Formats: sequence, structure tokens, C-alpha cells
Amino acid sequence: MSSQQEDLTTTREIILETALKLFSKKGYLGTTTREIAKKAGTAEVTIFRHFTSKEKLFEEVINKHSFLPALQGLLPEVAEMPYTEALTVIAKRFLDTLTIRKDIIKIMHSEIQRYPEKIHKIYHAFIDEIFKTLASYFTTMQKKGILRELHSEVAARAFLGMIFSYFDAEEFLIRKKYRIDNSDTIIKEFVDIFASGTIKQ
Amino acid sequence: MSSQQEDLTTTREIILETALKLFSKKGYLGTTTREIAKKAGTAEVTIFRHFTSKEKLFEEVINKHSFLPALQGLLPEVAEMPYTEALTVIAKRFLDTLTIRKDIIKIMHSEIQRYPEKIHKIYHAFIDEIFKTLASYFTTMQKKGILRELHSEVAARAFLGMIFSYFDAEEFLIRKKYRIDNSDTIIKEFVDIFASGTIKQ
DNA sequence: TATGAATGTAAGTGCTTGCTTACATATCTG
DNA sequence: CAGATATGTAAGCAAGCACTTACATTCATA
Repeated sequence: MSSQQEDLTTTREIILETALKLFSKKGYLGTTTREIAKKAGTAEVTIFRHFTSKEKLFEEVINKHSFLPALQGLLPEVAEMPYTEALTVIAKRFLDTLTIRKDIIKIMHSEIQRYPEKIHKIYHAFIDEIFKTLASYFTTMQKKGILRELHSEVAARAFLGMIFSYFDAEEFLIRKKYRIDNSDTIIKEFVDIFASGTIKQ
Repeated sequence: MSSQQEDLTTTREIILETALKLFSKKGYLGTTTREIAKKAGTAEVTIFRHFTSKEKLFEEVINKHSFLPALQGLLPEVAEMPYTEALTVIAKRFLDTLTIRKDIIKIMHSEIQRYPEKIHKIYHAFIDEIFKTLASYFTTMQKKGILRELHSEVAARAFLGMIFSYFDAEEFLIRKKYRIDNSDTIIKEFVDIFASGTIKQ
């Protein structure tokens, strides 16, 4: 569960990372350029010299952190594993990705409707890719006779939905002290339910 | 899927409902008091006469829509049904509750940083009731020998998580034209997966 | 009919915010 | 060393914002 490493060498990168954190924490409107500058240890005017406007800075933050290949590379890796084990790996990888990228996910999840089409599309592409990747894994497993007949894309939504809701609640809503269990235990139970709910026989 | 009816008789109520919609759509900071006034068909000063400040108006909006029980009373109704049917009823009721209250849910989701204490409290009151109701149903079903052994609270999170994520994507993210299927079909698949994943044998 | 409560109109105040301008300083490079 | 490049300091502008004040109007009811 390591956090994302960024090269914080140039002023530009420092500003981008600082902006990411602040936009995530306080929202776009709740963050001022003075605040970003102060926390980044630069002069406010430097931000405008690099990014022209707050709006464009925001776009660059989004562009820099929009990420696609979240699950894609994982498919070949898990294709030969036993079903339950594969699901566990997928679940953990997905949860890890969410956790590492939680800042950008928070921005997109809570402000998406208030921003231009461009950002909408990035988020859309991300979600679509993940659903379809997992759905295609399920289809493969059906052909192998391991999974029963089901709508594989709906199944993908079910599986990822459990995990996303769990992530969402843990990261943003629930106070730590109220946690039921650690994430491995919970993932194991989720996978058990889902696996025996989708397996043939 | 009817939307929540409010008495829009008094000026006060009209302002509260207008503010709810706008805060939900544009966020607290993205909504101006002028805008609320205009859309509510009143003078801006009327808002301040009623609510003193924008901040207090926001609080009243939250207070007014603090959740009432969502699943309560459903247990006895469902206790004697076949398992799958019971899950379907629960899922639909839950999805209905979310849909009816989508505005306030959206506000709580995006403004949680602004009001950590209050929103946490309301959120917990809402979620706890649902989790516990469902968990206690699962426990009962285990005792009856219908369900296998599992952590009933985690199972409740799995089930509600699928539905919540589905709701979240449908309401806030996915453009209508891209929908896979209608909600009844999806709920049926969710219930199938979950039921066969939790049933004994 | 007279009074008071609710609402409207209009003007304005003080603050914050994104962004600009002008000028100074440091550092690197040819 | 000379010039270019990146950054800092400081002041300030124009707009938008929440909120206020003063006064007028409507309307129910005592």
C-alpha cells in the first residue's frame, strides 16, 4: 500500500503534486492559488507563469494522473490461476490501485459533474476499461466451463462494486476506529461469496 | 422510483428545496445565494431573513434531510419469504431509498470535508441501521440453516456495496444511453450471484 | 380601517480571489 | 563577463461574493 512516488525535482512538478493534494482535500473551488503557492513553497505568480490559469492547472493535474492500465496487464498473469486465487489477486490489485490513486479518484468522484466534458471522458474511459477487462476474464472462464452462465459485464460490476464501496467507505467515510476487520479478511470473504456465487455447479 | 414529495407551500420550504438541488448539482461553494434566490423566485434578502447566512441555510438543508430509517420494518415482512425473493425485495427497497435521496447523498459525499462531524454522524446513523438490519437478517437465516457460515456484517457490506456502486454509477456517472440493462435485470443478477454465494451447500 | 408580518427593490460595503504588472535577484551557460 | 532563464517581492486591479441597510409594497386579520 505504498503511496505514489513522483519526481519532485522541478518547481512545476511540486506545484502539480501540491495542487493534486489540495484539490482532492478541499475541492477545486475550495482551493486558492495563494494556498497552493504557499504549500508548494513558491510565489503565486510562478503558478501562473507555468500554467496560465487555475483552470488549466487543474486540467494538467487531471491529465497527469489519469491512468488506464490498471487491470489490463493482470489478465495474462492470472489466467492460469485457480479461480478463487485469481479473484483475490484482482481484488487486491484493484484495491491497491484505488488506494494509491485516491487523490485523483476523490477529485473525479466528487467533482466530475461540475467539470468539462474532457474530464468526464477520462473517468469514463477508466471505468469502462476496468469493467470490460474483468468481463472478458469472466467470459473466458465461462468458455472453460468453470463459470456458470451469467451476464459477464454485470458480474464484473458486482465484483468491482463491492470493492469500490468498501474502498469508498474506508477512505472517505468511516472513521478508522469503527473498522470491522483488516482488508485482507474482508477481501477473502468477498471473494468467497462471489466465487461460489458464480462458479459452475 | 418516485421522487420525494415536499410541501412547497411556504417561501421557506421553497428556498430549502431549491438550495438542496443547487448544492447537490454545483456544490456548496459553486452555488451563490443570488442563484438560489433567482431559482426559488424570491429576493436574495429573503434568504438571509430566513436563514441568517449561507452556512446556516446549508445546515438546515442537511438537517431537514437527515435520513430516516430505510430498511426498518422490512425484516418481519421479508422473514418468511424464500431467500432469493427476500434479497430482491431488500435490494429494491435499498435502491429506491438511495434514488429518492440522491440529492442529499450527493451533497454529503462531496461536502464531507466541510462538515466532517455532522455528516459523519448522519452517514453513520443511516448506514449503521441498514448494515445491522441486513446483518441480523443474515444471522437469522444462518440459524435456520439456510445460509452457510460467514461473517454476516461483511456479507451485508458486500451485498449493499454492489447495489450502492451500481446506484452511484447510474446516477452520477454513466450517461443513460450507455446503460447495459434496466435495474430489475441487474438486481436479479446481483441477487443470483449473492444468493448462490451465501446459501448452504 | 389600521397594524404588523412577510416580502420586494435597490444600493452598497467589505472581503476574497484569480490574475497582472513592474522590478529585483539568482543561477546557469556561452 | 554578458545574457538568458527561472524565480521572488510587492502592489494592485476588476469581478464576484455574502451580507447589510433603508425604504416600499402587499396582505391577512384584529
